[in-house]
Amino acid sequence: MNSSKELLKGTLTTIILKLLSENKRMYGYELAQAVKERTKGKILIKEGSLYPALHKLEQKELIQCEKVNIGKRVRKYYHLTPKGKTQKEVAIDELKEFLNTMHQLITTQPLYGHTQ
Amino acid sequence: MNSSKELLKGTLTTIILKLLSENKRMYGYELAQAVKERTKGKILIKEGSLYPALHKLEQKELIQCEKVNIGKRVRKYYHLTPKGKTQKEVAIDELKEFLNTMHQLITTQPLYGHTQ
DNA sequence: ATTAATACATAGATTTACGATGCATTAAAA
DNA sequence: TTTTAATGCATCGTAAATCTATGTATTAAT
Repeated sequence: MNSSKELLKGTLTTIILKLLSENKRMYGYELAQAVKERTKGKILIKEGSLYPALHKLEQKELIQCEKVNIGKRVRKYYHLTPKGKTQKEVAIDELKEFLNTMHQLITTQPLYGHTQ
Repeated sequence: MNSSKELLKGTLTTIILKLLSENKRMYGYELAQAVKERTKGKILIKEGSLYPALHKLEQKELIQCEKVNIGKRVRKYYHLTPKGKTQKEVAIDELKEFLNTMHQLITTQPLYGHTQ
């Protein structure tokens, strides 16, 4: 029942789109670090999740990448496509609504409810 | 990218535990209806998810059931065990923290960030 | 010289919820 | 009264998402 793992499902691509909308170009490792820092280590995106997710977003043409040589390494910088920018708005709106709904569900008492 | 489906992952058992902590005994169909009403139809728990989830919680001894005859039907009322009450607190705390973290992540701009 | 961090990638396992389907009772509508 | 909808339980197979483990290679730090 290690929730933080399960809770993350469905949010990863939205997080990626959001970060790319802010920074306009980022590479995989950078994305993972950004999430780690901004959530104070509460959300850790693993490589096994991140790279497949990026490839899937690329296939869907929501993001594009450009390879940049850094010394002998090749870094893959990703940026949002126009389609990706639109999808980012949709995804963020959905996520916000979900967070609100879930928040109400777990905080609100029903009118006829009795907390024993 | 039908999010509401994926976003729900990891939250179902927590929702069940929460509702049972409020109402002290509920049956499956009642749980589904309660979620539907309290979320204004935004979250719909399907039977294919609900009953397996209930059975899993029962196996883990977080909930118990008592069968009650309603006419010729047998209704299965579930209630939290002491273990379930403890777990409910843990799960709710985790979910709240997750919601907060996620909210910050998708609303906050990083200090050095540039929204194009 | 060795370790840690950076940077990419994939295969297989696990988990979760859903769709489809089935059975049976009961209330409402036609 | 017949039919439809709602109530109430259940399971099987599927799809989707993430993780673990593993692999390769470069670079910085110790």
